Amino acid sequence: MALRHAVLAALLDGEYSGYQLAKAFDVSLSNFWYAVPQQLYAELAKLEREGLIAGRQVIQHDRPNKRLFTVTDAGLAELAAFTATPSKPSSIREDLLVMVQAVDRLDPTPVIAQLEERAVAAAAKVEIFDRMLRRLRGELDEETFLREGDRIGPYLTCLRGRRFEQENREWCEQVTALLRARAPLPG
Amino acid sequence: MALRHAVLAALLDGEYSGYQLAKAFDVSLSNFWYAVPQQLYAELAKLEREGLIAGRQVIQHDRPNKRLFTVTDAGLAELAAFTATPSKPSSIREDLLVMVQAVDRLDPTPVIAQLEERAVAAAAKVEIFDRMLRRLRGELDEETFLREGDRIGPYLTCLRGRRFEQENREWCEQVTALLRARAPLPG
DNA sequence: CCAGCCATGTAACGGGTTACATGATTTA
DNA sequence: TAAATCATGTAACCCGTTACATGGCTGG
Repeated sequence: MALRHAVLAALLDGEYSGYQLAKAFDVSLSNFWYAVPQQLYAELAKLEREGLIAGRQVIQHDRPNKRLFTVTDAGLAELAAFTATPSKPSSIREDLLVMVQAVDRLDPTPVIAQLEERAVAAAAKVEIFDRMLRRLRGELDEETFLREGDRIGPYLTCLRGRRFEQENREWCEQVTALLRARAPLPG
Repeated sequence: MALRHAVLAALLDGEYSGYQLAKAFDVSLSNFWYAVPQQLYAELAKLEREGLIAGRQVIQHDRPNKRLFTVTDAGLAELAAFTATPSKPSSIREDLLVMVQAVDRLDPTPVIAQLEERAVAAAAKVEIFDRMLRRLRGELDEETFLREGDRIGPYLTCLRGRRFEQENREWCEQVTALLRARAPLPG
């Protein structure tokens, strides 16, 4: 099983509709999990059938009705059981790294282009994480928040995501500079 | 398509049998790709059918015969085409992060235990990467090797893997200390 | 003598991705 | 008036994981 626990963990922050969850999985959770809306709707239906979450209909007049979900006690128990089962390090599957692995037998030009794009994207993500971290800790400084805040889980995963993207950025920039220096482009 | 390019990139280092590849995918490539032997045998068969790799039988007397594979020109062309197609950042799926996301609504004890295990595993992996980096660059220092070495691809991906595991370790240790301080264990 | 390594697969299953489908409301 | 947002799904497909299967040689 896989996505189910990520969904349960996400729902701990409050009520969400499938659509809102999809947004969350596109930003805040995207550092360690990602899912397209279709997958989320399917998973929510499954979790509800199993009684791990409960949905309630919300009628709206200006836009389509929606269903909001919350984690049930059974859902919490499921999460507790999940933390008790040993987790394997996940296998990262990164196309860009495959390209770099092969780069010295190929024309580096397109790889360099992709590295530059990725560096920019990573920098943008770092800023997103920074904003989210500031929002999560409110007026408190980080140290105080981590010592006394009452919902530090999302903050901690955000910190990990931020580090990852920062490293990503630096690595992409380093490799770009290096490949440039080794194979100077014409013009 | 997915694994195919990782296999092609791995085969650039020389001839490999399915079994040897499986080893490689367990160590050197494991920072950005992972595959079990069964998957590799299937993928190698497919790549050979498509003419992207060529296999040759090697008869052995002390142990079972094996087939060694090399990338063909068509395979190189496939890799070149691959570098030209835009790559999306991969979705990381990390159970341990899901657990931390949920940790302040659950008993942190098992999560702390897992974080500690992971920190140790990450530290071990950093050392493996260090050894591999030393092996790859031979007697050269890093700067010289990166400027003049003729096969820097694997070195660069290794560097990324090392950074990742180092960050992983530091994060795990930080979170462990934090959760410990917030919820002191009895005894 | 048993565990582990070398060596290569088949088969079933589960989960994730892509494509397709619908339709109202708000913003540019 | 076109695009984006809100809102929810179905269906087909591909890929990856797990379980099962075989068999000889080497080292403790």
